[in-house]
Amino acid sequence: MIAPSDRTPLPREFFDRPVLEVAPDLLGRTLLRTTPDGPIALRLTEVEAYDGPNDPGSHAYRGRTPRNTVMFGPPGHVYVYFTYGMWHCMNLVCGPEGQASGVLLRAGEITEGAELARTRRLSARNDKELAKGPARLATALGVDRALDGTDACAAGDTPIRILTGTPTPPGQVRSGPRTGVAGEGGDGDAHPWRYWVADDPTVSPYRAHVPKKRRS
DNA sequence: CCAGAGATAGGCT
DNA sequence: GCCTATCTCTGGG
Repeated sequence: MIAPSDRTPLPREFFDRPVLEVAPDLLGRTLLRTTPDGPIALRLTEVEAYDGPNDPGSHAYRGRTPRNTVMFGPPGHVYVYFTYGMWHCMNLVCGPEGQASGVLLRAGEITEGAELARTRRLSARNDKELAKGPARLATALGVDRALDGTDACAAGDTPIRILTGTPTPPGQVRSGPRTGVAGEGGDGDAHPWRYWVADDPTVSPYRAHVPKKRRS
């Protein structure tokens, strides 16, 4: 149980930094999701950085659209997108307004409200799978486009906030290439975009991007 | 246990 | 026509 005194959200200045600084600093922090059915707390174990218009993998690469408008807004807000016709994924906007950088929340450990999360993740075979993967994480937390633009730094009983918690010590942070992003075929890109907690069982397995085969 | 195939279907080029 | 993904089924080691 999280003490009421520990429920203060991270300040907006935390997110108003270069995305490659913010991303590893988010590991170990607690995301507190407040729903009408109860709270769910998640300890972040895997994240991925997207560097706005400079980054071909970013939704903001080709400029502002109705879908990605939140990315161009102030830091500390939640960007939620719908993908593959079924799933939602959740990002935190970073850097100054207009820069359109963000951190994709890829995996975490449910530390409170697991019973509620299980009702949303019926296919999970164990609790480590509840939020192992970005769309699983959003599903477990009950996050969809209705929460796009939510201010994670607001005071009061907000639906989403990131608590200071206990950040993962730098010695426990690992980094590597992003998963599943087209155009990063392995060793070419030296940038460490993906960060995770060493040896944590809730981190999603690495999947290199595989172009779809053409039907014969 | 792992890898691959097929399905899902909105947003954007 | 591809994409910041996942589920279920199938076949191999």
